[in-house]
Parts: sequence; structure tokens; C-alpha cells
Amino acid sequence: MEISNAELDVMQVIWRDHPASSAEIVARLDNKRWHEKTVKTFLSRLVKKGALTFEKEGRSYLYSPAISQQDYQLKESRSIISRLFNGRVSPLVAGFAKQSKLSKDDIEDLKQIIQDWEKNND
Amino acid sequence: MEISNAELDVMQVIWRDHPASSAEIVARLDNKRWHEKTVKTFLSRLVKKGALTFEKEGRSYLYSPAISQQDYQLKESRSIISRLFNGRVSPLVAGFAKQSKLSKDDIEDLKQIIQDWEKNND
DNA sequence: TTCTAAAGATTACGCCTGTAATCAAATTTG
DNA sequence: CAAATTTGATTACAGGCGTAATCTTTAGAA
Repeated sequence: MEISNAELDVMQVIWRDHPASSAEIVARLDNKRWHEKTVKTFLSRLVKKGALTFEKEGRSYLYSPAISQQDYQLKESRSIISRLFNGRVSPLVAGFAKQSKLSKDDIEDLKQIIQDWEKNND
Repeated sequence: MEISNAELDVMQVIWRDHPASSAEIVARLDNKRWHEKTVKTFLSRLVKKGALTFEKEGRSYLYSPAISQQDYQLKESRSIISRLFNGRVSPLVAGFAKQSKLSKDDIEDLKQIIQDWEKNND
């Protein structure tokens, strides 16, 4: 199931809090400059693609994600890392490092990840 | 400049070695099951997009990348990390760790990256 | 020299995407 | 109750993408 760029923005606000009505979703997407009709189109398409489910509430729908954000993040990151870096994650991190896109917090997180990995794998 | 999935496969073989004629490129893409005409379409589109340049050699063209693979990798990884993880790279690595997609080599690479970072930033 | 094959240019075509407008039904408002 | 509004469904439409086929020109083969 492929989620397009614009559709992903819709998914994000639904992941944050759901179920959500279309009115609510439109409201949360206020920063994007989409017409309400546009957002509704995305909702329909996402339902059709199986990325969202809905339940009826009166005359309108309450939408919920059909895939978790975690699962989606993982699927996408694996896909790009296999396409761009032959499946290895470290070259990506190295690229970030070279461009000074790593913060102190990132470094701390990475250390923790390494420590956890070593506890389980040594 | 957006490079599509199929186009990226074409770019990859050109990045590996260039300049390259269309015949050569078609040959290198043998594993994909694309018709020669299809590959030529991708070449034209990539030139039009500014991702490839070419020089004439007799009746045919020799193609070369107009963007480096490094630059492209970086641009794409930044884009996905900002879209999926709010710009932080460590959650991506954490996801890989949780799915046991980190190898001993990855861990060694990460340690080295951290060490280099600390040398420059402390 | 005439025919053919090969290269790039142009055209094709259905599906996806971004961006809505229109339609039909139901509900709220006056 | 009649009118206006709101909801989802359907339709629209241009540009990108995957996947070639056809056209045009030219170089090599017979």
C-alpha cells in the first residue's frame, strides 16, 4: 500500500490522535493550505488504499489508522535504505555526521542504541 | 529535481561508471526486465530533468550524472528523515535496532562515527 | 547504391497525485 | 415546512510514472 506525500501528512495528524472526524482532521491540517475538499479526497483515497478505517457516527465518519505509525516508519526507512545504501544504515548516519546534522542528543541516543545492542548481541 | 524509482535504478548504474552509452546502460540494467525503449525513455527524462548530461559521440550519446550520488543520497535521506521522524536520525536507527537489522559492522561504523563526532564537537 | 538496422525524438496510454468542484442526501436553521 | 448547510460520493483535469511503440534520420551491410 503506497501512501503519497500529501496523504502522509493526513496520516500524521490521524496517528497523533484518533479516531477523528473529517472536520477535526481538516482543522488539524490548517497549516497546510488545502481546501477542505482536498483533504476529503485524501481521506477517501486512504480508505480505499486500506491505510485508514472508519466507523460511522451519525452522518459522518470517524477515521482511524489501519497501519501503525511505527510500522509505516520502519517499512519506509527500510525501503529507502535498501534503495539508496544497499541496506546498510550506517552510511546514512555517516552522511548526516558529515553535514553536521547530528546533535548532542542524537549522539546520546546512538550510544544508548549501541549499548542495548551489545547487551543483547555479545 | 525529483528522480522516480525506476529512474533511480538507471542513475545507479551510471554513477557506478560513466560516461556510458545508452547501449552500455541498457546492458548494465539487464537484471531489470525493461525493454531497451523503456530505458531510453528514462534516459531522456533524466536529461530533461537535469539529472544527467550527455556529450555526443558520433551518432549516439555518452551520459554522465549531473548530480553526485553522495549529494543525492544526502538530499533523500534528509527528506525522509524530516518527513518521517521530525528531522532526527536516531529514531530511525532505533527502529532498525528493534527489528534486528543492525549488524556487528553497523555497530562498529556507528561507534566510529560517534568517536569522530566527539573529537570535533567536544 | 539500395536496404536495413540502430539511435534518439516523439507519441501513446492507463494509473497515480495534487487540487479541487459538483452532486446527492441528510440535517440544521429560520 | 422550506431553505441553507454539511457530509460523503462522484467527477475533473493536468502533470508524473511505468512501459513501450512508432517515426525520423543516418550509418553500415549487401
